[in-house]
Amino acid sequence: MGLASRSCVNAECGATAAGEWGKGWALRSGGFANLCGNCGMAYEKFIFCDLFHGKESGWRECSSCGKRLHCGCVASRSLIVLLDNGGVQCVNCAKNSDLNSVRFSCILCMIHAGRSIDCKGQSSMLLVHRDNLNGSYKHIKREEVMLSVGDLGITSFPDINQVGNSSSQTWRRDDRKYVVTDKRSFNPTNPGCLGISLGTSSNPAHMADACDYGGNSHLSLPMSNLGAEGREQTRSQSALQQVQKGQQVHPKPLKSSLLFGSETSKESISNMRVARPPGEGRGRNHLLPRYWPRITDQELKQISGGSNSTIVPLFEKVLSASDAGRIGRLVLPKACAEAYFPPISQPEGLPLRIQDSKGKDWIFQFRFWPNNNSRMYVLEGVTPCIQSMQLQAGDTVTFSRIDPEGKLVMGFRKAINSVPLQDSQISAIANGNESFLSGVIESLPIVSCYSGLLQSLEATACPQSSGLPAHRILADGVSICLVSDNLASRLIQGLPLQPLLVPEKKRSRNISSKSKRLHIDSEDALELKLTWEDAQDLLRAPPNAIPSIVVIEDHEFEEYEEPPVLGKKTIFTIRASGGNDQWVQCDHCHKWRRLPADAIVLSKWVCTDNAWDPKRSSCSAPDEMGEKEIQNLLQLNAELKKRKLSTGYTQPAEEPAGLEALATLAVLGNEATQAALSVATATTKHPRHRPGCSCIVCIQPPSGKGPKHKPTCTCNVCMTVRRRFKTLMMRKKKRQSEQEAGAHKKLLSDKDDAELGSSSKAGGLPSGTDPLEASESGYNPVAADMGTGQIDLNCRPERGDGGGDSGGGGRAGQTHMSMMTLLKVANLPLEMYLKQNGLTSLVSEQPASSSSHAAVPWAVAESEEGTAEGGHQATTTGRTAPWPTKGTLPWGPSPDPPSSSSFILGRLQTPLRLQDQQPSPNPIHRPKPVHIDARKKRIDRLLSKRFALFSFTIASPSPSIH
DNA sequence: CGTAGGCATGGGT
DNA sequence: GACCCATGCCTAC
Repeated sequence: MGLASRSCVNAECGATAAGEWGKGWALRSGGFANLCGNCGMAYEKFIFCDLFHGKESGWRECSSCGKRLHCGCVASRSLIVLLDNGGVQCVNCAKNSDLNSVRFSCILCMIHAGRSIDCKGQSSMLLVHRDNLNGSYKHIKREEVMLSVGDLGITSFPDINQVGNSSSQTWRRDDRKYVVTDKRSFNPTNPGCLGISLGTSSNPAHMADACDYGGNSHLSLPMSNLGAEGREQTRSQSALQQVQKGQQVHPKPLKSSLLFGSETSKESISNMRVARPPGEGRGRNHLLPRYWPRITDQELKQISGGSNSTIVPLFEKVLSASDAGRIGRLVLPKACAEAYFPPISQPEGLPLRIQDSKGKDWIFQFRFWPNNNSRMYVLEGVTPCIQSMQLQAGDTVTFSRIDPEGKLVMGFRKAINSVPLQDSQISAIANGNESFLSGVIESLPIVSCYSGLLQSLEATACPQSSGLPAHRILADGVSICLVSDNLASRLIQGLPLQPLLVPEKKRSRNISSKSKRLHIDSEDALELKLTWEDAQDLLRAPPNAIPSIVVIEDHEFEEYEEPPVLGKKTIFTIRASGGNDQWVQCDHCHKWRRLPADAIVLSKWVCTDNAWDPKRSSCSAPDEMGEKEIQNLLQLNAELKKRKLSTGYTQPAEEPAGLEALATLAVLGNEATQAALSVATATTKHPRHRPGCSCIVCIQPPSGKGPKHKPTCTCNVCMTVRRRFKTLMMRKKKRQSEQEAGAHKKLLSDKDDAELGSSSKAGGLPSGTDPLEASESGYNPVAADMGTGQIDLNCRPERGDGGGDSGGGGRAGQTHMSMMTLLKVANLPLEMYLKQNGLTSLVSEQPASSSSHAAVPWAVAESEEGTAEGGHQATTTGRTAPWPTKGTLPWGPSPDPPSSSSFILGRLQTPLRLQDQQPSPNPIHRPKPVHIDARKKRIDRLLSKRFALFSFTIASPSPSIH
């Protein structure tokens, strides 16, 4: 504690010292007086009441000379010297006085070492304090108590002259019983007990600790039970910040009657959640306020179980994900561990018996890990206890001590609103249930991690009421992935969606910033799959969003400035003619309306939003489908979904397509059966042709049987191809300019990539190189294919197919592909493509556990279409859902080939604002250099840990073509 | 391959 | 810049 410099009161000495313990002034053992470091003369009594400086109450006057003296705080030069005989000496007149003749204003100033103050004859003016340590009673003057509690901002202390009972420890007012006691005699079982702690311990060490507490005068009063909350609540924000910064604060004796005053006199204190300055302990002065126990008297009572033991709240901690996780390690705040738990010198630590609130004893291993020349303390083996208390991340555990036994007890406090969400609630989110969403929104904290999704949800659920720009979601670099993950994890884990009770910053610190790292392990992930998939079905690219493309580890990501929006569940069907439709239900009339397959449907959709069909842009318009058809559709759709889920996301490729076709049939009736069947059959054989998908490949008739397109054709396919081509060229130009700027950098980068992949990269093409870009460096898949009469519409840089013809032969000048060529290739059936490229199976060379099994050409094509359309569509099977397919993971930057568009909802290691990912280009020939095994392993681990969450099989057909 | 233990890392304060 | 601590990550089992 930094004390003001002062001089020894011994005139002969006159030494001036800095006033720090051990630096001129010593704490006299056995007492509370300071000793001059020079002459050893006892100086003042201690004193931390400088908070009362300058206030009337901070002065006392000598009964002899009448001079008003300072209360005796250290900063003061005017002191009363407490004499050994119990008297005091005025440093002004040097006259000795009887202790009681001095009007003390500060309770602390009158604490006399090891001595009880005789109160006889003055009982009406005194409150009784019983020192539990020695059983003595100390009568404390009312105004002194007032001053003490004045530290809490309390000035309206009840008039004990009217209601007090000096012969007792307690007194009453307004039918409430008050007890003046220190924390050692605090008895939580005493109803209405206020537990006023006056810091009147006769334990020098105790008081020394108190003196030393943080150097904060306001904290130096060890009024552990009457708390900081009162102070914090009545203190200005700036003062609070000062407190948090450990700066000295001179609290104003606020008029608050928070605890005692009339306004709240009817209100029991026992339920107040107060942050109690920590109890005594080694180094407790360093405890951060966040660890201060905010235990209520009620909880203390619960812990004490009705016994007469004294409960000393020690500290508390909000459980992190890892604390509450299955590892069973509860990280203890270092300062807390060192202050309140037994000292340990070996990392192995020692077993610690801790009682839970139910009275059950647990034995944890209290140990530490060396960490950066420091220690990290943990309690091991807490899982059973945590589970028994049904605690989750975000809940709080409190540690207290039962005195005098010194037994440790562990209480807990569930986070507010910590009611695990039911499946239905989670589904409600996934389904965009407005009322539920708004509930969620209300309960969501406005913190960075949630705000984005919050706004997104809000904007989607209640677009008309959303006043917040959704793009703020990314304002601080927190990605969609993060946001989604956070919400998802909390939903899944049943974590509380913190209400707006705590200041944002605090919540952010305690929950959100940490929850960024909330971990979902595999089991949770499984659970999440079922629900989050639903949610993913609903995500749509923001309308008119123009993504920028980033390539990471050969995977392309489209980075959107805007977050995805939640869409509405729709059902896709195929018309007999081969066209695709999308069916959406009006929120008002509940009629199903047919929309174009590529229409983006927001979560709230009504008939009047039907811009595509004016005839049915009103709820009064009749249904297009008959009731029976609708029911069939819904039933089959549900069945499809059910089967899909039950197959664990790895269902055979045929299933969804087949079922969907069935659904289509059901809708379209017998008339269309034949045609639809053919589609379904074809789809089964050709995974790239998927009903509902409007990608460049899937929108065509399968097997290349469709009509040939003229150069001037404006059909969907041709238009898409044109857009695609245009996009390619634009990107190429952009890239060229970028390349010229950073040729050197890229050289290094390519070198690195080449090192990673060169060993088996047939064409020696740097990973992720754009085909067009590659053409300039000697590789042009288009040209290569043209050489054999085909073009790879899904041309990917790393194709490096078995023919090895994609090697570095100069093919400059062939970078431009004609529209007709594109169309031609687009019409090529996949089998032909494979055959012509010497491939017989897409899976034959691909490990079953490959992290890129979905990276089949059709998927690429689909993604590219997504880009071209600038949006996404979701089917009820999620097969064209805009997010990564299983097993793709961004990893390290690399050049930038053409794009795809799909949102990533997984967690990224780095907060990249990447929401788009493309399947790895042609995984068949993807090199597997030995020296990147570790990297791959890491990727796989990440995949299993993270993307498992979202790794449902988007592209339902597994790449199996036989 | 999964899990647990122990240390390392890095964001936050 | 130092420290804390949540969690990553490696290794052994």
